[in-house]
Amino acid sequence: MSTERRYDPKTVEPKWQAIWERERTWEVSNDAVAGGDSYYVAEMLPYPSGEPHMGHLKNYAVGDAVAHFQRRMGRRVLHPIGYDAFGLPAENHAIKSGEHPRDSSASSIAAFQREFRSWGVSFDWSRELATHEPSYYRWTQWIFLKLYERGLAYRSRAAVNWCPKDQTVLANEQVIDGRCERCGTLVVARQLEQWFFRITDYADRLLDDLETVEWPSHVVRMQRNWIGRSEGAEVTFTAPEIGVDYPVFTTRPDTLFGATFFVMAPEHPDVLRLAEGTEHEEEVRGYVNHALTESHEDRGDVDREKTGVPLGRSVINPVNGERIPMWVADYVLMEYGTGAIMAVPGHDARDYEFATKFGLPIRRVIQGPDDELPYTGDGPLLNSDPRFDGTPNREALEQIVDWLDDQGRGHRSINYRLRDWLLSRQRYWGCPIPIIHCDRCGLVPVPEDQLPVELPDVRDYAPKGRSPLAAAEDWVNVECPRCGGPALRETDTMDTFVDSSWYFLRYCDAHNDEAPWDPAVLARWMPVDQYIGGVEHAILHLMYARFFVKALADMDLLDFQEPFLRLFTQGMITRDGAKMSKSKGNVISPVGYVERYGADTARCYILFIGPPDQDADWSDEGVEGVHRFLGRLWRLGVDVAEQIGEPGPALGPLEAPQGDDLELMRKAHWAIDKVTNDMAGRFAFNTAIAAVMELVNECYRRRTAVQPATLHFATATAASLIFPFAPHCGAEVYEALTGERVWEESWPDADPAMLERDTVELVVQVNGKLRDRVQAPAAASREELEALARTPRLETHVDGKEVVKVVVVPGKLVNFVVR
RNA sequence: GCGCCGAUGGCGGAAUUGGUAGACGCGCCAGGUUGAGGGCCUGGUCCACACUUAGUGGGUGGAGGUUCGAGUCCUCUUCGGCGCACCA
Repeated sequence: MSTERRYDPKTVEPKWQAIWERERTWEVSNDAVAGGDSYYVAEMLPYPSGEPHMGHLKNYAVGDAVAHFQRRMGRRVLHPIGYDAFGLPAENHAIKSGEHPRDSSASSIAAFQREFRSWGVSFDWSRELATHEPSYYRWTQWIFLKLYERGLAYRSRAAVNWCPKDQTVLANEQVIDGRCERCGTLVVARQLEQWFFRITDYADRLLDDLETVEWPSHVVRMQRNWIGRSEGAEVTFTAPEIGVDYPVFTTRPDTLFGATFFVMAPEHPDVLRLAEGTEHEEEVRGYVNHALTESHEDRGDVDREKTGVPLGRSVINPVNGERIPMWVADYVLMEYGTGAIMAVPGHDARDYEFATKFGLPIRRVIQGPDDELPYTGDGPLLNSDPRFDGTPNREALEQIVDWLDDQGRGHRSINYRLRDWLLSRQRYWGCPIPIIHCDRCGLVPVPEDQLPVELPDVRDYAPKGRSPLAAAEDWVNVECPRCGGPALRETDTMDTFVDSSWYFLRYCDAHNDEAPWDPAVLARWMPVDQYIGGVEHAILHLMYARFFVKALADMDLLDFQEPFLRLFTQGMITRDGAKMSKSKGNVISPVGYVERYGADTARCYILFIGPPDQDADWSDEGVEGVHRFLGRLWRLGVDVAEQIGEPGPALGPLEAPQGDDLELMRKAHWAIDKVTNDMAGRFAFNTAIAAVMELVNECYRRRTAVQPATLHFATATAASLIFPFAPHCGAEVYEALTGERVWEESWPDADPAMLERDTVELVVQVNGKLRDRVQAPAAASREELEALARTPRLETHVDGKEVVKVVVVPGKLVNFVVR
């Protein structure tokens, strides 16, 4: 074959990319959409570091297929792109290399832009944004101030991860097994003034509204677990001689009569005071001090043995007046509930372990199926109070709480695992918090007209135990906007999750200088119809974005409650069965494959490799196979174009097709139907691409037997169907055959008449085993089918045995049950 | 420990509602084209037995069960992956 007959993506792909760029094909306006038929598809904002990896390729291959499909289904599609540029990796890179994070981010973003263009992704580039640009973070700060005004942003002392060597606060994700990710030093807890968002106020709504979104069930479950709503009661234990009441939270008030001791967290502010003057004072002090130096990871280890010391005091159990000893132990967490618990060793595994170790009494108060303790199941009460003994525990629970409530000793209560969002970072490369500290006025918000508070240029941004911004004295020292007196800027910056909690809103109205968005424009696009990203963001990013949307809706800045209607979480691309990593030396990047085979091959392959929500292993041989397929389609296109002469509408044969023509027409309509269903109903891109392969194979097999018009239609259909996955090749072949631009064509409709056959293959079974196949009229009645199924071969299998039952499944099979 | 997901040829995977297991691709085998190789085109390829044709038996991690019929539903179990992990 001559050279011009070789599929050459290096000429095909730039050609179409240039057209799309020149004509701004994928840009959409914010004008009112007729019929409201708009569609918003977004991939999760990429963090620009180095150059894009295989995960990005997969992300955009999926998103672009959806975007193209929806466009051709007649929707106006918003498909934007941006960069999550602030953040720790860029800053750490800067510390190591000496390159300013602004510069390294810029070169990374340039690399991403270059790659995305070479992939031919149909982004609306006019809405491109990056979270580190003042024109963007101006509004991040504006939203922060709105949250502050509403009391949803507040300052409070909190324990943070502190690396004593690097003299810096670390984000949770920088703490690996209790050690600093950079220097390996054990991280300690340190109490610092921090900024928080009051996300816990939204716990119930974040939980309840999960029912309104179409998300993968495991992501919904992870969010539920993260919020961790527990229903129970708060019960007050009294310590009359010290004159203090201690409420505890319990989900099992039915076991109150089994409480034999009381435990406080080492961080509980009263612990040292309680032990003071008792024989245990020294021991308690030692225990508490030791607990405070221990890493969170060590303390959280369930496998380690329980420790604790007595406080030398006691409290009174409100249900029976019993005096029970107080202890301090690190298995009780200060952050959850009230930082103190009632211990019921008979019915709680942790309390049981503790009681066994320290010889504390264990009392059974719920009847179980056997004598084993601890017993955490249900059953009637015993050893409690005559009023409750014998009552099933679930019922008794309600009665006990009612009784406590009447007595003023307790009430129903709900606790959440979810904590408020700690958003401040003592770091340089982030969005400045727009607050001024004035000795006279306290915390003063930066006035709106002074936004953005721009991140100053700082030469030394290495962390030193306070934010690097503190060193920029000209920047830090300001006049108080309220009193005009000397004041200081807040020097902490925001967690990058803040930046990425609202970018999907900004895309809608990316160039608005008056406001973060026009609510009318937002209403046109939001919520996002299809959001696509990695499952690693299943909790934090998605939870934070949902919180932002709810809070903004409460301020009437939005009129919807959930940002992402449908969520798709893609699986990882592995290499040799393992996650790609530099240390394993198995990293492959998209660049080389795009260079060698073209973007269409790389994109198609990554979708063809398997179901996109599952992990998939990259194989070079597999890439070759997909490349071969696109080459086959391309060559077929060239040949057919030559055969038909002038490009024109691919109408298929004028008269009712027969024989090979009919079969190929049927295959084409079958493929249309298959690809449409695979795209619309589920994200089964792998089987959709397989269907187009089948169509192309059928074209080759029948090419010499069919009329040119039939082959023209079938080939053009294949090009049209492959377009969402291989846009350049699809556009090229389609144009060669029809002279038209495939993206301007509406998605093809399968002709129902072509999907049905007048005869079907009828399967003949005996006792469920396949014995014969016969052709049968599709419209045949059950009786006719049964008669047709009585073939000579069937008779040899029945062979005089008694037919006790005949199961007829019209259009499918006849099963003879014999004995 | 608790929760979830998964296990199908030599390999990646298909089988959307219980109804012909193995689509499509890789790999392999054969034929054609070619000076040769590559490329391309066509056919074959779950396993075993049998083999001109035809066929017979087995088969979806394992063991049971429900059903006329199970990769699919139920119970138990093994292995792998993920999430949470002292949350009272």
